[in-house]
Amino acid sequence: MKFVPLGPLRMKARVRFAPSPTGALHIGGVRTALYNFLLARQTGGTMILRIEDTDQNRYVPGAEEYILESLAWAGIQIDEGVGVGGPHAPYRQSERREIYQQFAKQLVESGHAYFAFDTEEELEAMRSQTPNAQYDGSTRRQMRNSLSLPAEETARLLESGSYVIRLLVEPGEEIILQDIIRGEVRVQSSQLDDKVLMKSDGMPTYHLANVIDDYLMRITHVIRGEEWLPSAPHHVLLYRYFGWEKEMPRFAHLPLLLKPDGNGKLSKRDADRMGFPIFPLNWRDPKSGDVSKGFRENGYLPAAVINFLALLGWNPGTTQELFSMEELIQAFSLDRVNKAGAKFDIHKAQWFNQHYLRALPNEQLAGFLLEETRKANVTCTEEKALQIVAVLRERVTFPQDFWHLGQLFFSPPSQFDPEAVSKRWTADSTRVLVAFQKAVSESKGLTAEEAKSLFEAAASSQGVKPGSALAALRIALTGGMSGPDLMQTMAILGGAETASRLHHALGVLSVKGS
RNA sequence: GGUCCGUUCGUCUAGGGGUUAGGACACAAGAUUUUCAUUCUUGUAACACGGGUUCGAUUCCCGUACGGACUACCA
Repeated sequence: MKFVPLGPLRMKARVRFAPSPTGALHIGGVRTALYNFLLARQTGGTMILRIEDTDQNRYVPGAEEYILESLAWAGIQIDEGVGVGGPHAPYRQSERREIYQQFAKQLVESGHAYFAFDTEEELEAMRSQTPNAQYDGSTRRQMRNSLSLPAEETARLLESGSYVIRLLVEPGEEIILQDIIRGEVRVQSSQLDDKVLMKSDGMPTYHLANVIDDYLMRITHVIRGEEWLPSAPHHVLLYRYFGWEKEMPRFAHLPLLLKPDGNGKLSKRDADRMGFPIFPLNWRDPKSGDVSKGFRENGYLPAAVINFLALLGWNPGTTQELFSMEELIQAFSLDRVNKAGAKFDIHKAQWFNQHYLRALPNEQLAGFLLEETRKANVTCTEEKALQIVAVLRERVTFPQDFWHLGQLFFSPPSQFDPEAVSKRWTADSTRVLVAFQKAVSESKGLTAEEAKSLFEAAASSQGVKPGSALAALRIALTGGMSGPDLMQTMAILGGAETASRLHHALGVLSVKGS
């Protein structure tokens, strides 16, 4: 049995997804958002979107809108937060700086934080002096801060210069963190550094802002990536020093998404290298102008991406693999989330996509095809599109496949597969085709059944078995040896076009040996 | 280097002191299909290693190895 302290089962969860607007949202972020959302919906709770934009240097214009649009596309609805509003507004951390300043001050006054004046060079010197050095109980006395400096000096520096506020971590404590996914994690406070809480620009760091906001916004569960696990003890300390330990949210640190081959965190580089997207939507980097492909633009359906992502790190404990959002909300539980990182296997995503795509009605699939024909400036009636998707629907993985696979319905073959021709373009077959061409050219409103009987009649008139001439027919019509049902293909093409293609092929192709 | 986290088929994973270690994707074969694809059936394939504990360990404990995250006035 896993060590999992289960909270009140039907407690309404207040969870937050708290991305930083530093660029496109990573697909791993979408999974984090999804797990948060699932818990919120399952418990009848609240899904909050908070934007953590406390680093002005890394702010990227358009990133926030991108996040909003990505979540909307994925079907992850926000109940409260940026773009929606709510009782704890503002939800953009840059708009909450006074709050953080006030709480930081409180921490200094209660003796749990202090001012530090060290320059970048001084910090670097300290770190390079001793191996594994960090700003903590063993070094802070040698540094320039309100603990080591005389009061007058501190006052003077406070007034004149820039300073940061650091958390005062007392050694000799053991911090015990109960993680829903990992169980108990113990860390000695002597291992922890005096993290910067307030930066010299007056903005808080993640650690401070995160704890204060989670408290003020009454967050019940902090569900975030594993990269936060090492600093979680600092967060626990902050709750303690603020006197909020009873209100501290439960933590769940999610396993990372790993690259498909080798090891390591999944990166955009890997995705590019292996030819799959890593962002939900197309993203245009405002600096370089480079455009990265998104799942949406690559033809992935939201339902497929959600289903795929949900199972990357979580499983229902049954053999069920296909889940709608509604089913996920029912089945999800944090204590069935895995500890180990999951490699990102795009094949599985494709399989899900194929599944969800084929579950759509022809009308919708025809829409995908018509979108492509419009782009290509090719005319296609809705009726024809409907016919085409009907014969192609079992052969597609992505919506755009209808256009690629459906080429033969819009233009005659530009070339003929030489291998196929040399094998199957025989004297017998061509005799059948000649006869068939004649018959089919006169047919109006050709149906598959009619095409079949016409073809069989042509074959028997030449004393040839229909099956043996079929390959030649396919070559003449499509240029190759594979494709959807021929009779249906001819019905879509129509008698005239079928006859014309036969005429052309019979003209250019010669029978081997003759 | 230090701290923390992890390790079941190629991949996602179920399981858990005694199991033929289960499922899915991928892959392969067969059947169906006039072709290809679909569909169906079948198959290949895994408990990182070493010590304990135990009648018995893949499962519990400890090490080792390997991998990862973190180690900023970034989140």
